[in-house]
Amino acid sequence: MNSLLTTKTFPVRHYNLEATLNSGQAFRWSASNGAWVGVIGGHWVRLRSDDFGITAETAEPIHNWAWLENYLRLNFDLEGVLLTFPEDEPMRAAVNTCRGLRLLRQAPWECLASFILSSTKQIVQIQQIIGLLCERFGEPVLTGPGYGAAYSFPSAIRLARATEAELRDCKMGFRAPYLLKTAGLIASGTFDLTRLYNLTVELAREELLNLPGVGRKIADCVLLFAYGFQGAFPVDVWVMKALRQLYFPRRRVSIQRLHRFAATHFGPNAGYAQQYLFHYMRTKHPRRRGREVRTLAKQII
DNA sequence: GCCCAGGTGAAGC
DNA sequence: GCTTCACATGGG
Repeated sequence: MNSLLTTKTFPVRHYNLEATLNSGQAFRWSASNGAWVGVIGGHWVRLRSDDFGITAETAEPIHNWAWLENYLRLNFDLEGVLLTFPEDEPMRAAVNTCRGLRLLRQAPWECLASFILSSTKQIVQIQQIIGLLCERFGEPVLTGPGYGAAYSFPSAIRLARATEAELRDCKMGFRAPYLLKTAGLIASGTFDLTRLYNLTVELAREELLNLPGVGRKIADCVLLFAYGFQGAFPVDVWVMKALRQLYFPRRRVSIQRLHRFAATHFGPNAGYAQQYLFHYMRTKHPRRRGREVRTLAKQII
């Protein structure tokens, strides 16, 4: 479904749109001719960034842009957050490598479901799974001229009605029962996601940990990317690597100790610091290709 | 062929 | 309490 475009420019500085939309916090953005195309709630939107700010195009008239301003956190004081980071070399390097990286404010259900699907998957694969899920269970939304069909993220109610086999067909493998059960708890009203906004980060985390398929890491992602608890510090394999290599090089440090270090070292905006470290590791120290490494090892032998 | 990926839950000590 | 393992699927 296509329609005419509505355009609006938001004057905002120090906003690295590419890094923000492409840094593993949201999975529904794709690059298109120098712009980023995605769906927020029920809105298809195309975003472009230049010296004047961020320009948004939608496929329908918009009178209230709060949904977009809130999602992108356009009025957020990034400089104030950077000032709270620890003054050490790894943090400096991470921030300098990726100026303007932000955290989004996503809808809790989409964020929760997405990260349930994220476990031991690469980001491109998570994007693929979620793409299939939206195509098959989401609602079609109006798109801009020349763009193909696009879909909203499926509701918990819709996914709760799906079968495990249908979900597995979206290539999510063993994550299917987790998503199905969690969707059921939310669809039935047994678990209320909106209630978490009013809790402390510790209590909100405790609640999320009750959901099937949600452990500490995924809970922290949802607390950080959806609810805006900026002290939440998700530790995945990349952040673990960052902590080991950047803060404890050539030392044997237990996972427990790394967690304790993370909990005390990075301050009130630890989650923001975490995102910079995550992005820094992924862009500056990408995974070596196994074949090259093995070939090299053989040559040395 | 092999290792790894924004992990979790259950079973074993 | 901790450690180990299975769980699907695809990229490199």
